[in-house]
Amino acid sequence: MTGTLAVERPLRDEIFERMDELTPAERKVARTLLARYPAAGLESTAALAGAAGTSKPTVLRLLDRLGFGSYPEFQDRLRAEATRSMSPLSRARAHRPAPRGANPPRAGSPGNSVFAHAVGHRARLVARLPDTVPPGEIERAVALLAGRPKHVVISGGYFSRLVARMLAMQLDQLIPNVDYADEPLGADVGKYLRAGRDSVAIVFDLRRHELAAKEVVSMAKARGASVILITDETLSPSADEADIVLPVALDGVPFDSFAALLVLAESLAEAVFHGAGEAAIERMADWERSVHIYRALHVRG
Amino acid sequence: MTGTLAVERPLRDEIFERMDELTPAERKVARTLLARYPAAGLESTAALAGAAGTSKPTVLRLLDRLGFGSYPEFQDRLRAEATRSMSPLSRARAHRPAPRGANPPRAGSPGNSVFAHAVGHRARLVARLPDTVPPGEIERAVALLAGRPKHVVISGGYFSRLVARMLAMQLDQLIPNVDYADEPLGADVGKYLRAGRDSVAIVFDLRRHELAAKEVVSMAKARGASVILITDETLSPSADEADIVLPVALDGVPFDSFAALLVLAESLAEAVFHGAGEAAIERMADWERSVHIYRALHVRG
DNA sequence: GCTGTTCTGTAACATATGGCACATATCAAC
DNA sequence: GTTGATATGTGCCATATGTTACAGAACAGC
Repeated sequence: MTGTLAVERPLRDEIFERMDELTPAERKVARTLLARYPAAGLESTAALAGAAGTSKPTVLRLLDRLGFGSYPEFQDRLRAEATRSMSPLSRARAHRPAPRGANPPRAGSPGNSVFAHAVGHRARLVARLPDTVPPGEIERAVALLAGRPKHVVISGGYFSRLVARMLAMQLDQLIPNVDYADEPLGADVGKYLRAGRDSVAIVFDLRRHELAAKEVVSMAKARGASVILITDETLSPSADEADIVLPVALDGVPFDSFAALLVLAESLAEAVFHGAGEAAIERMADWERSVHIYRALHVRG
Repeated sequence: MTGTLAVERPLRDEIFERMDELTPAERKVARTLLARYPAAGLESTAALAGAAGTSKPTVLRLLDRLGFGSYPEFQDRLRAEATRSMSPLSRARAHRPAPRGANPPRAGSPGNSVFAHAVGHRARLVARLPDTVPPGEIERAVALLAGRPKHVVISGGYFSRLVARMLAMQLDQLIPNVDYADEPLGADVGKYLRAGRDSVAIVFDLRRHELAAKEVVSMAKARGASVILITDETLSPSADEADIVLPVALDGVPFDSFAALLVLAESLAEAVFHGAGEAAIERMADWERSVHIYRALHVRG
């Protein structure tokens, strides 16, 4: 008759899906909420607002939009979920053996079973990608890049620069004026100084968040550019300055993996290709011709 | 590289065990805490005391006995546990169903469905990896690299060089004398001339098989080095000269993907890490220290 | 009985909290 | 530009919060 019919859907999922109907500042709150769920929401409004880089009223407005009458009411919901997720039942489920038995650990091949494990783990990271990247954020990123920006500049951190470079190479085949800045604060600073109101900056900042990333993001924002930040699930400190944040899962034992990161970059490029239409196809054709020239010059038969 | 060593024991367990050293009123608090864990502890002291039928100071005394300096400190711990128990990882383990349609391709989101498609395709490429790479070949490759070769040299083609470089960076953290040759037939030819009977050459050669790759492989073989060739399923022309061939699936529409390639490289490195044992761990520690020095020099606070 | 100890709740206080009105900033359309 | 409309932050207030000091209750040993 009364109360709680069935099991409520996690609030996290609703926030995740409704990301795109939020205002920019509200989105920042939503992001920190998802990044540190549910802890961030169980702190005070001031703490949450501070972590998100906004103000208390913004937090309250977000909750209002989500249909909560007050902050305590919102916290009640979170507490209920937390309790449910720590119930003996869910606990038992969590300790289950192997969720996805992709590769039966073939007996008698020690080196290979480690390899199989590693591959399986990475396959899972990639499979989880659609759950870590809010759909609305991707759409906005694609729209931005396919909307004929005057200029795009891309850079990464110590390791991630390689993926950054790959994305740059792919986008360069699709749209004009794509720069890759290997040393955004050094030799390549000019590529950022070139940025203006119609520019898009894509910054990778993973794990041990490098101070440099924050500086780069600030620099781009200061010049009026839109910033797309690609980071891990714990959110880079630059997150509150960026316009669009694309979080991706990296975690692994003993090593982190760039698998999902690469897939994100590639798929983003593919979506931009579809979004840019005719222009992209034409540009690709040009590109193809240039490669032939390059090869003719360098790869002498 | 991953952090968080050892998972803390749930606070609930400690409370449960130490029940008998509590005073009667404290025990009442402990009971309601366990009955509604962790929600009860995430409310206010007054609420918790009320639910337990005691007073606020009793709550505080209990926490004091458990070693918490303040109520907020206690709540921090609780929030941390809740967050951990709802982490994407435990979450993925919890609901088993949904093979992989996690995000229904929301109507009216054109850019995103293309993206979702691209991600799905790449996830499949990665999943197929164990079927494209013969297990025996992997084992031999791992054995070769973990068997203390005198020297390892790695190179790739026009695009694949980025993955080659990644593999080089990873292996460099695990074993000594790893070279990355960006232009194996040009400026970096010396790195191949260095090769000898105890060397291992890893060569990437994908798709439009570049003539250069064949030359590089021949050069390495001529000097007595073992050659590991990483190529696509159609097999590079260099395949018959190489000692070990690791084929990987790339094909996609409209673009090829390096997802499986990257996963292969990363997983290979991980297997080598396990295979190399003590030595690899020690080297990683050295590496870590160097990185700190690098960062201290370059990332001025 | 009384005495010393341990346990527990009441009262009071400084502070942090959620909430709100209002001013400013931002942005799109003209 | 100028104008509307929307989005966002600041300052303020009533209140609830965590914390402490203190007084009474419960209970042991004698």
